[in-house]
Amino acid sequence: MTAGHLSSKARIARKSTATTQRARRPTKTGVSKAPPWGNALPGAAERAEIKRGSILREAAHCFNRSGFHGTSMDDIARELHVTKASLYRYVQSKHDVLFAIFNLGLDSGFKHLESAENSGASGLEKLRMALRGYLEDMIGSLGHSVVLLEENALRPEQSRIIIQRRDEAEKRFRALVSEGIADGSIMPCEPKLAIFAFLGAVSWVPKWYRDDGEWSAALVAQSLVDLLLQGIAAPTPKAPKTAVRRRGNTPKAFS
Amino acid sequence: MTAGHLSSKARIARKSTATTQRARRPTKTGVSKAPPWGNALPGAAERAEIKRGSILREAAHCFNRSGFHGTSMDDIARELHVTKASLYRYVQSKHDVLFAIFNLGLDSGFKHLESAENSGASGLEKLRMALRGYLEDMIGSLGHSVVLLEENALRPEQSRIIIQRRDEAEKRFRALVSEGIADGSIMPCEPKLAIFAFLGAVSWVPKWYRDDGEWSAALVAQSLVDLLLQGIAAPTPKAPKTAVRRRGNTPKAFS
DNA sequence: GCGAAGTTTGACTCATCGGTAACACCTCTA
DNA sequence: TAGAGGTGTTACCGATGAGTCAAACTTCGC
Repeated sequence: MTAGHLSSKARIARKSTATTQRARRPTKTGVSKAPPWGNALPGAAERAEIKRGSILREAAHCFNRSGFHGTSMDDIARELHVTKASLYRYVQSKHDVLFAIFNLGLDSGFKHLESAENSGASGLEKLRMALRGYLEDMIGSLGHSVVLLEENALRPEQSRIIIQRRDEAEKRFRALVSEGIADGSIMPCEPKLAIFAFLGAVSWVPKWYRDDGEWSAALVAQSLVDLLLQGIAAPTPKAPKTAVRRRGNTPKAFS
Repeated sequence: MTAGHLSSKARIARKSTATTQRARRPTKTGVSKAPPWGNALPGAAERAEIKRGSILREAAHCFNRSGFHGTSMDDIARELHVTKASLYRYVQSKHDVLFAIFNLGLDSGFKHLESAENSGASGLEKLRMALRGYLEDMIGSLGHSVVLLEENALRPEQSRIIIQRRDEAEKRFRALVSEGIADGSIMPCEPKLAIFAFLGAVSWVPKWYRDDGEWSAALVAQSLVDLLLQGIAAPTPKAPKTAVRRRGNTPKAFS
């Protein structure tokens, strides 16, 4: 979560953290006066955060299936076996939900981008790490969020922030391609086009991936990214420095 | 709603074709009695067909930007400088529009699939032709339709038809991969995964492609597909049979 | 068990949207 | 120029959905 983009939204989240920190406040007297919020509220705040997470996860699932406008708050509530009204204790609005989901996905992207950039590997391998980590989160821990879709459904203010973050991420992905071309691990190509193609293929996965299918998230993430990167990897006349080069696109676990 | 809605929908389309065929009907007498519809109606029917096409094209554009549920009939009408009500002279319902757009995209896919299959080229080159043709239509003549998206917005009956056609198309794409593996033009890989990846990257293009950008539709289609297919193309120790192998992914026209 | 905090709910408001119908207009032919 | 067919429009209806609110219920320390 970047800057002040959740200033108004922050009401709920901020409250919970603040309360948590206040939990072990000093007792005024020697009497064993446990603070009234000492036990109750921290647990409550924690529960609330979990519930909010469930809402976001379920909403991501629904949005992914039927789109933002095609999903009603009642739909999400029904899936969680509560009523619509109770959702509004944990989220501020439907747009708030979408905005949070976008940010979750982008957070994941930046996380893997950063760890890749700091890895010291070649441009190609950095790109592999970043894409793979992002995709694995996308279809694993996150609820199949298609982050780059439906940005037009956001409020202008939120849209500005999301598009800016997304552009920043795309820029850093492209930079990895350029780095790879410079260090010889990637064939000369148009970084912009390559990244569009890769992010397209990656963003498409939640559309067809099934949790109960025969392929695990990790397997799909690895195989798909390897397959894509083969398209721009430089031929390897000499064995590359450290990275393992997989030959072929069918890792062991495929049927 | 499921049963009779097609028969009633057919009214508009059927009428126009029927009328067209009836235009040269035999005159009852020897008198030069030009049939009252002989000139007027064919022209009118033709105009109506053009207008319907405009609606579909504009709707595809809107759906692509804001999604099916995020686009109102008023939005489409406004874009065409008419009122919502007048749209309903040319389309039966909003779902009718979506269904028609899906079918337009699928028609294009099958068209290029067929001509590729009959080309006698290698599996790799057939795949290249099919993907490239499809993508070029997608961002060229068709209005940026993302055919594979929003299929849940369709009515059950229509959804059945579209998903069946889409599955058929995917099957034939995968068959091209298998053919390529068999004839040695494509490296061993999982055809299902490869096609998912390629169709994802291709379907994503309308999300970022701009008509007024620096890249032409033909250029994008060629470059993107070449880049993707490099990922599964077999290494070419000997010069390949007939097909031109482009080296690198940056055709002449790229900046 | 009491009371207070936190939580869920049913019942409501208001706006939007798909679709319809009656009417008005425009453009050709006779 | 009369009138007929096709075309577009204004005004409307019913349904759906986001979001609110006061009241009921649950939980938990005491």
